[in-house]
Amino acid sequence: MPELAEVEFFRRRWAEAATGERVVRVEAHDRPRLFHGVKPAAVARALENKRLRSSATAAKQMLFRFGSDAWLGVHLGMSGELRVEAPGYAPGRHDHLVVFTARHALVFEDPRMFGRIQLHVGARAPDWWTGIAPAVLSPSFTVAAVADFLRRRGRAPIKAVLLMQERFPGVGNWMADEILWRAAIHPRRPAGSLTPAETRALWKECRWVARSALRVIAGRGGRRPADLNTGIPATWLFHHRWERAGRDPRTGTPLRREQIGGRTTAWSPARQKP
DNA sequence: GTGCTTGTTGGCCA
DNA sequence: GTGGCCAACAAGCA
Repeated sequence: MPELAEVEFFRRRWAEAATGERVVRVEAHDRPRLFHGVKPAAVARALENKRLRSSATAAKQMLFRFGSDAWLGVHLGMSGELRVEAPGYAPGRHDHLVVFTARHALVFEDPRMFGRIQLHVGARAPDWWTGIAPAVLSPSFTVAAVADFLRRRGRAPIKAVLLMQERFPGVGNWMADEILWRAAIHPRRPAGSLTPAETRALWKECRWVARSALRVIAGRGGRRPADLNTGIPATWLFHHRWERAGRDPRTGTPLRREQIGGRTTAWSPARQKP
């Protein structure tokens, strides 16, 4: 589920509830798939008795700093969520990591287990974190950098290229479709075939969608995830792309859906020509 | 039962 | 070495 703005939404839930609070206990399922290179018991040992000091989001990753030296990396995969429960909470089947403070239970839930938990102990943030590509909203995300990347990935469909985290960190399936629809670019166009004007439009819409999604999704406080996307206006492709017989909210014409770049892709043939 | 699903990775091939 | 494609991972839902 989670892309850039949803990830930020989930980070804020934990952060707003428990920043400054001390960890009293950690419960973790033994799921090697989720806990990359670390035993759940080691995570517990590293976090216990430390305060949640700060946190940050980059691409689809989150990093929570406990005390001065324990860093918890969280990736939500397809079906992961972060929740906040009461301190007496009894973890359910899919609650693979629960961090208890005196006042809260911070829950990592992931039914499909495509997510990832990482632990790093040290004075500085881990390499995998500092190596994440510069954000779409950062100054180094320039038209020139995008153009260069499209040239190198010239033969791949632009839809597949937008999903590459090394250049478009945080962009996932729905954001990619939204960006292409706004830029009026057909998802199957080879990345190298975009004109300079189209490349600029793509760059601009990447930034617009990222900024707007952060505003309407992440800026919603600790509401239920079911309400997560209700802040997105009906004028976005977002609300129509999975509808049976969905229609382009601008033209009223039918949308199409096909597998492109291995992912189901929705686009508006009236706006996005091959 | 069937056929999907807002993600990532590794293996294969050109 | 580089780039592109695809299956696999697992659970739930219609």
